[in-house]
Amino acid sequence: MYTIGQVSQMFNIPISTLRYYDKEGFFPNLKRSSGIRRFGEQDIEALKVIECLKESGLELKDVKQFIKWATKGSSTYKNRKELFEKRKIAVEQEIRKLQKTLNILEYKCWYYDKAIKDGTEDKIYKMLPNKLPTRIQKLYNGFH
Amino acid sequence: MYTIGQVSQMFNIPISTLRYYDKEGFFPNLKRSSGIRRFGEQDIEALKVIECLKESGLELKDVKQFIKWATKGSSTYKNRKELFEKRKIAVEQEIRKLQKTLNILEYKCWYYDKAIKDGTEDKIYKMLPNKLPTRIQKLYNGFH
DNA sequence: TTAATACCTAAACCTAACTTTATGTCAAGG
DNA sequence: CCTTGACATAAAGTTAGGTTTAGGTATTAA
Repeated sequence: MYTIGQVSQMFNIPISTLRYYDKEGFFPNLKRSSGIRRFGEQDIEALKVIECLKESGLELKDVKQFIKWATKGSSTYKNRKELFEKRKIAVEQEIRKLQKTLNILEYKCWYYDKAIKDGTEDKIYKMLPNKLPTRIQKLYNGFH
Repeated sequence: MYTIGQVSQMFNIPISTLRYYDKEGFFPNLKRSSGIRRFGEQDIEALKVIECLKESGLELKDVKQFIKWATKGSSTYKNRKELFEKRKIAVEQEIRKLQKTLNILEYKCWYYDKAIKDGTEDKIYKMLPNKLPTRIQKLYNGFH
């Protein structure tokens, strides 16, 4: 059995966060002795699950839902799978978005590199898009 | 010269957002006639810049800083380049993080797929990590 | 004349996941 | 006896980027 301070140290999670998780109902079996929280095996396991699912980008409300399902046993495998499947699709989407963002940023870096070398943006402004270096043409989104 | 409603339609941006941008000082030269905002070329250009920089994942405060630099001319090319360079590194980092997340999610999907097929998690729980399918071993982060 | 539209403002509200603050209890050590 | 430290609570504050609300003005159409 651990106190909140010990758990905080073990997992490197602020005490305030642990109390917050508790208030949100993530430790349904947490014991207390004279008002003080005592974290047992079950609570530590719950915390590990929270940490792991947060790693996979789930929101706390989804983590909560997952825990509910997990305690219901094998009848909820499908629900849990769907939760992760949905999240997977969303993450793939996010990655594609960020890769587009990266293209724009690479263009911007090229642009200002050239502006610094030339001492002016005018040359780039006057340049027709099809005269841009091939690598850069692909990144160009229509804006300087 | 356009009214706020026209600009809202042209760019498909809520009126409330345009007013918010104005309040935040993104249209330093915005004119008014009898209290009503009149968006001119300059303001439309400013809006395009905001949209483009938001595309590249910059926060509004950085957009604001960028605009300040841009109005100062060629002496700030280096600052602007650094801004994008920093953001680029951060985005690359974010992508790497999301790819790790994706690994975890792929593991989870495999896990529940198998649990659904087997009707139980017990088999997977008893399986030693080195007995996992090769593709899955790479995704395993130590948690089920 | 009154109803609909389009505009205006200031201020409150929203979300998520915490963190901070103010206040209080309780046990151990000097 | 008093102070320090670890624990407790409820409620307010934080962040960004808006959105919503409540109330007001001004023009136009039926």
